[in-house]
Amino acid sequence: MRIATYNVNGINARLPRLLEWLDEAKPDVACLQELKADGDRIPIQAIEDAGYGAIWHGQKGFNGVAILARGAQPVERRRGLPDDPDVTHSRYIEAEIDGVVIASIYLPNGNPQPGPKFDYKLAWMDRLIDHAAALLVEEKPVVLAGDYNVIPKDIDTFSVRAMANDALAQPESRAALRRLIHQGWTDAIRALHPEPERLYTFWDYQAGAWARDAGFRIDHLLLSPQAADRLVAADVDKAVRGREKASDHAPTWAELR
DNA sequence: ATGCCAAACGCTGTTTGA
Repeated sequence: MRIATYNVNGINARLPRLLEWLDEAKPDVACLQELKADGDRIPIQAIEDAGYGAIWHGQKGFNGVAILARGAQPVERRRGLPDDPDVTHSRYIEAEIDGVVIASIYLPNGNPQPGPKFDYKLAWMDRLIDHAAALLVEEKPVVLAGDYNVIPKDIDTFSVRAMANDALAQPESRAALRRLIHQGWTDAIRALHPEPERLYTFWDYQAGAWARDAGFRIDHLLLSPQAADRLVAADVDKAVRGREKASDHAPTWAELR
Protein backbone atom coordinates (compact mmCIF):
# COMPACT_ATOMS: atom_id res chain seq x y z
CA MET A 1 0.00 0.00 0.00
CA ARG A 2 1.56 3.25 -1.15
CA ILE A 3 0.40 6.30 0.80
CA ALA A 4 1.22 9.79 -0.47
CA THR A 5 0.80 13.28 0.92
CA TYR A 6 0.50 16.22 -1.46
CA ASN A 7 -0.21 19.85 -0.61
CA VAL A 8 -1.92 20.84 -3.86
CA ASN A 9 -2.24 24.59 -3.14
CA GLY A 10 -5.77 24.87 -4.58
CA ILE A 11 -7.44 21.69 -5.81
CA ASN A 12 -9.22 23.44 -8.66
CA ALA A 13 -6.15 25.37 -9.78
CA ARG A 14 -4.19 22.10 -9.58
CA LEU A 15 -6.72 19.62 -10.97
CA PRO A 16 -4.89 18.80 -14.24
CA ARG A 17 -1.62 18.29 -12.32
CA LEU A 18 -3.36 16.20 -9.65
CA LEU A 19 -5.08 13.92 -12.17
CA GLU A 20 -1.84 13.56 -14.14
CA TRP A 21 0.07 12.56 -11.00
CA LEU A 22 -2.64 10.13 -9.82
CA ASP A 23 -2.57 8.46 -13.25
CA GLU A 24 1.19 8.04 -13.36
CA ALA A 25 2.03 7.43 -9.67
CA LYS A 26 -1.15 5.50 -8.85
CA PRO A 27 -0.88 5.92 -5.08
CA ASP A 28 -3.25 3.65 -3.17
CA VAL A 29 -3.97 6.54 -0.82
CA ALA A 30 -3.47 10.26 -1.43
CA CYS A 31 -3.71 12.70 1.47
CA LEU A 32 -4.27 16.20 0.08
CA GLN A 33 -3.92 19.57 1.79
CA GLU A 34 -4.74 23.17 0.94
CA LEU A 35 -7.78 22.35 -1.15
CA LYS A 36 -8.81 26.03 -0.83
CA ALA A 37 -12.35 24.97 -1.69
CA ASP A 38 -15.51 24.19 0.20
CA GLY A 39 -17.51 21.00 -0.24
CA ASP A 40 -19.56 22.17 -3.20
CA ARG A 41 -16.40 23.22 -5.10
CA ILE A 42 -14.50 19.95 -4.70
CA PRO A 43 -14.18 18.32 -8.17
CA ILE A 44 -15.42 14.98 -6.88
CA GLN A 45 -16.59 13.72 -10.27
CA ALA A 46 -13.12 14.09 -11.80
CA ILE A 47 -11.58 12.33 -8.77
CA GLU A 48 -14.06 9.45 -9.02
CA ASP A 49 -13.51 9.22 -12.77
CA ALA A 50 -9.80 8.80 -12.00
CA GLY A 51 -10.71 5.75 -9.91
CA TYR A 52 -10.59 7.19 -6.41
CA GLY A 53 -13.07 7.31 -3.58
CA ALA A 54 -12.67 10.40 -1.41
CA ILE A 55 -13.61 12.12 1.81
CA TRP A 56 -12.78 15.74 2.51
CA HIS A 57 -12.99 18.53 5.06
CA GLY A 58 -13.19 21.57 2.82
CA GLN A 59 -13.08 25.28 3.49
CA LYS A 60 -13.70 28.27 1.26
CA GLY A 61 -10.57 30.16 0.26
CA PHE A 62 -7.89 28.40 2.29
CA ASN A 63 -7.06 25.26 4.29
CA GLY A 64 -9.02 22.10 3.42
CA VAL A 65 -7.87 18.46 3.58
CA ALA A 66 -8.90 15.26 1.82
CA ILE A 67 -8.13 11.55 1.70
CA LEU A 68 -8.40 9.68 -1.61
CA ALA A 69 -8.32 5.87 -1.92
CA ARG A 70 -7.79 4.04 -5.19
CA GLY A 71 -10.70 1.73 -5.91
CA ALA A 72 -12.09 2.15 -2.41
CA GLN A 73 -14.09 4.48 -0.24
CA PRO A 74 -12.19 5.76 2.82
CA VAL A 75 -14.15 5.14 6.01
CA GLU A 76 -14.10 8.40 7.92
CA ARG A 77 -13.11 8.20 11.60
CA ARG A 78 -13.01 11.89 12.47
CA ARG A 79 -12.68 15.43 11.12
CA GLY A 80 -10.90 18.02 13.24
CA LEU A 81 -8.83 17.28 16.34
CA PRO A 82 -10.49 16.59 19.69
CA ASP A 83 -11.11 19.66 21.87
CA ASP A 84 -10.22 22.16 19.16
CA PRO A 85 -11.82 25.45 20.24
CA ASP A 86 -11.58 26.86 16.71
CA VAL A 87 -13.59 24.70 14.32
CA THR A 88 -13.31 27.24 11.50
CA HIS A 89 -9.97 25.79 10.26
CA SER A 90 -10.26 22.58 8.20
CA ARG A 91 -6.88 21.01 8.91
CA TYR A 92 -7.43 17.38 9.95
CA ILE A 93 -9.31 14.39 8.59
CA GLU A 94 -8.83 10.75 9.52
CA ALA A 95 -10.00 7.54 7.89
CA GLU A 96 -9.46 3.79 7.88
CA ILE A 97 -8.54 2.10 4.60
CA ASP A 98 -7.78 -1.63 4.38
CA GLY A 99 -7.04 -1.84 8.09
CA VAL A 100 -4.70 1.17 8.11
CA VAL A 101 -5.62 4.37 9.95
CA ILE A 102 -4.61 7.37 7.86
CA ALA A 103 -4.75 11.08 8.69
CA SER A 104 -4.38 14.01 6.32
CA ILE A 105 -2.87 16.94 8.24
CA TYR A 106 -2.41 20.59 7.37
CA LEU A 107 -0.54 22.04 10.31
CA PRO A 108 -0.69 25.83 10.72
CA ASN A 109 2.21 27.74 9.13
CA GLY A 110 2.61 30.01 12.16
CA ASN A 111 4.18 33.04 10.48
CA PRO A 112 4.79 35.70 11.45
CA GLN A 113 6.47 34.76 14.70
CA PRO A 114 6.26 35.71 17.42
CA GLY A 115 2.55 36.47 17.39
CA PRO A 116 -0.92 34.97 17.62
CA LYS A 117 -0.47 32.81 14.52
CA PHE A 118 2.63 31.21 16.03
CA ASP A 119 0.79 30.65 19.31
CA TYR A 120 -2.02 29.00 17.34
CA LYS A 121 0.48 26.74 15.61
CA LEU A 122 1.99 25.54 18.89
CA ALA A 123 -1.43 25.03 20.49
CA TRP A 124 -2.55 23.04 17.44
CA MET A 125 0.57 20.87 17.73
CA ASP A 126 -0.26 20.20 21.39
CA ARG A 127 -3.70 18.95 20.35
CA LEU A 128 -2.17 16.80 17.60
CA ILE A 129 0.28 15.32 20.11
CA ASP A 130 -2.57 14.44 22.49
CA HIS A 131 -4.58 12.80 19.73
CA ALA A 132 -1.56 10.94 18.36
CA ALA A 133 -0.96 9.43 21.80
CA ALA A 134 -4.53 8.12 21.78
CA LEU A 135 -3.99 6.62 18.32
CA LEU A 136 -0.89 4.72 19.47
CA VAL A 137 -2.90 3.03 22.20
CA GLU A 138 -4.93 1.27 19.48
CA GLU A 139 -1.78 -0.62 18.38
CA LYS A 140 -2.84 -0.44 14.73
CA PRO A 141 -0.89 0.58 11.65
CA VAL A 142 -1.36 4.36 11.58
CA VAL A 143 0.06 6.90 9.12
CA LEU A 144 -0.05 10.60 10.01
CA ALA A 145 0.60 12.22 6.63
CA GLY A 146 0.63 15.85 5.74
CA ASP A 147 2.13 19.29 5.52
CA TYR A 148 3.56 19.75 9.01
CA ASN A 149 5.03 23.19 8.30
CA VAL A 150 8.00 22.18 10.45
CA ILE A 151 11.60 21.80 9.23
CA PRO A 152 12.79 19.02 11.56
CA LYS A 153 16.54 19.77 11.51
CA ASP A 154 19.03 22.15 9.94
CA ILE A 155 19.85 19.58 7.24
CA ASP A 156 16.23 19.77 6.08
CA THR A 157 16.57 23.32 4.72
CA PHE A 158 18.67 24.88 1.96
CA SER A 159 19.67 27.70 4.30
CA VAL A 160 19.63 27.78 8.06
CA ARG A 161 20.19 31.52 8.00
CA ALA A 162 17.32 32.25 5.62
CA MET A 163 14.93 30.35 7.88
CA ALA A 164 16.32 31.51 11.21
CA ASN A 165 13.33 33.73 12.01
CA ASP A 166 10.72 31.60 10.27
CA ALA A 167 8.03 29.81 12.25
CA LEU A 168 8.87 26.59 10.36
CA ALA A 169 12.34 26.35 11.91
CA GLN A 170 11.83 27.76 15.42
CA PRO A 171 13.13 25.70 18.35
CA GLU A 172 9.58 25.55 19.77
CA SER A 173 8.20 24.14 16.50
CA ARG A 174 10.98 21.56 16.32
CA ALA A 175 10.61 20.61 19.96
CA ALA A 176 6.89 19.99 19.46
CA LEU A 177 7.58 17.78 16.42
CA ARG A 178 10.17 15.87 18.45
CA ARG A 179 7.67 15.40 21.30
CA LEU A 180 5.30 13.86 18.76
CA ILE A 181 7.90 11.61 17.12
CA HIS A 182 9.32 10.50 20.46
CA GLN A 183 5.96 9.00 21.40
CA GLY A 184 7.05 6.22 19.06
CA TRP A 185 6.47 7.47 15.52
CA THR A 186 8.84 6.82 12.61
CA ASP A 187 9.61 9.55 10.05
CA ALA A 188 9.25 7.39 6.91
CA ILE A 189 11.47 9.49 4.66
CA ARG A 190 14.34 9.68 7.15
CA ALA A 191 14.07 5.97 7.99
CA LEU A 192 14.98 5.11 4.40
CA HIS A 193 17.02 8.21 3.52
CA PRO A 194 19.25 8.76 6.57
CA GLU A 195 21.38 11.85 6.97
CA PRO A 196 23.37 13.29 5.36
CA GLU A 197 21.07 12.78 2.38
CA ARG A 198 19.08 15.93 1.67
CA LEU A 199 15.47 15.70 0.51
CA TYR A 200 13.16 18.65 0.10
CA THR A 201 9.38 18.59 -0.36
CA PHE A 202 8.70 22.33 -0.80
CA TRP A 203 10.21 25.04 -2.94
CA ASP A 204 8.81 28.58 -2.70
CA TYR A 205 7.38 30.20 -5.81
CA GLN A 206 9.37 33.32 -4.99
CA ALA A 207 12.97 34.36 -5.63
CA GLY A 208 13.66 31.49 -8.06
CA ALA A 209 13.67 28.94 -5.25
CA TRP A 210 12.96 25.92 -7.47
CA ALA A 211 15.62 26.85 -10.04
CA ARG A 212 18.31 27.09 -7.36
CA ASP A 213 17.00 24.11 -5.33
CA ALA A 214 16.26 26.36 -2.36
CA GLY A 215 13.79 24.02 -0.69
CA PHE A 216 13.00 22.48 2.62
CA ARG A 217 11.46 19.30 3.99
CA ILE A 218 8.12 19.94 5.68
CA ASP A 219 5.81 17.22 4.31
CA HIS A 220 6.10 14.15 6.52
CA LEU A 221 4.63 10.68 6.96
CA LEU A 222 4.82 9.51 10.57
CA LEU A 223 4.30 5.79 11.07
CA SER A 224 3.09 3.96 14.18
CA PRO A 225 5.27 0.96 15.13
CA GLN A 226 2.77 -1.37 13.46
CA ALA A 227 3.06 0.64 10.23
CA ALA A 228 6.84 1.11 10.48
CA ASP A 229 7.28 -2.67 10.63
CA ARG A 230 5.78 -2.81 7.13
CA LEU A 231 7.76 0.11 5.60
CA VAL A 232 9.53 -0.90 2.37
CA ALA A 233 9.99 2.36 0.43
CA ALA A 234 9.63 6.12 0.73
CA ASP A 235 10.51 9.03 -1.51
CA VAL A 236 9.57 12.42 -2.95
CA ASP A 237 8.10 12.75 -6.46
CA LYS A 238 10.34 15.76 -7.02
CA ALA A 239 9.77 16.07 -10.77
CA VAL A 240 6.13 17.02 -10.17
CA ARG A 241 7.32 20.33 -8.67
CA GLY A 242 9.05 21.31 -11.93
CA ARG A 243 5.97 21.15 -14.14
CA GLU A 244 3.83 23.96 -15.53
CA LYS A 245 1.33 25.32 -13.01
CA ALA A 246 2.86 23.16 -10.27
CA SER A 247 2.06 23.33 -6.58
CA ASP A 248 4.91 24.66 -4.44
CA HIS A 249 4.99 21.21 -2.75
CA ALA A 250 5.97 17.86 -4.25
CA PRO A 251 4.11 14.61 -3.48
CA THR A 252 5.86 12.63 -0.74
CA TRP A 253 5.11 8.96 -0.12
CA ALA A 254 5.73 5.78 1.84
CA GLU A 255 4.98 2.20 0.85
CA LEU A 256 3.86 -0.41 3.37
CA ARG A 257 3.96 -4.09 2.49
C1' DA B 1 12.93 46.60 6.07
C1' DT B 2 10.46 44.99 2.14
C1' DG B 3 9.12 42.41 -1.82
C1' DC B 4 9.76 38.42 -4.17
C1' DC B 5 4.59 34.59 -5.75
C1' DA B 6 0.10 32.42 -6.19
C1' DA B 7 -4.84 31.42 -5.52
C1' DA B 8 -9.57 32.80 -4.50
C1' DC B 9 -12.94 35.98 -5.19
C1' DG B 10 -14.94 38.67 -8.20
C1' DC B 11 -13.99 42.09 -11.50
C1' DT B 12 -9.83 44.77 -14.26
C1' DG B 13 -8.03 45.00 -8.34
C1' DT B 14 -8.13 43.23 -3.16
C1' DT B 15 -7.42 39.87 0.33
C1' DT B 16 -5.17 36.13 2.26
C1' DG B 17 -1.49 33.43 3.11
C1' DA B 18 2.73 30.94 2.49
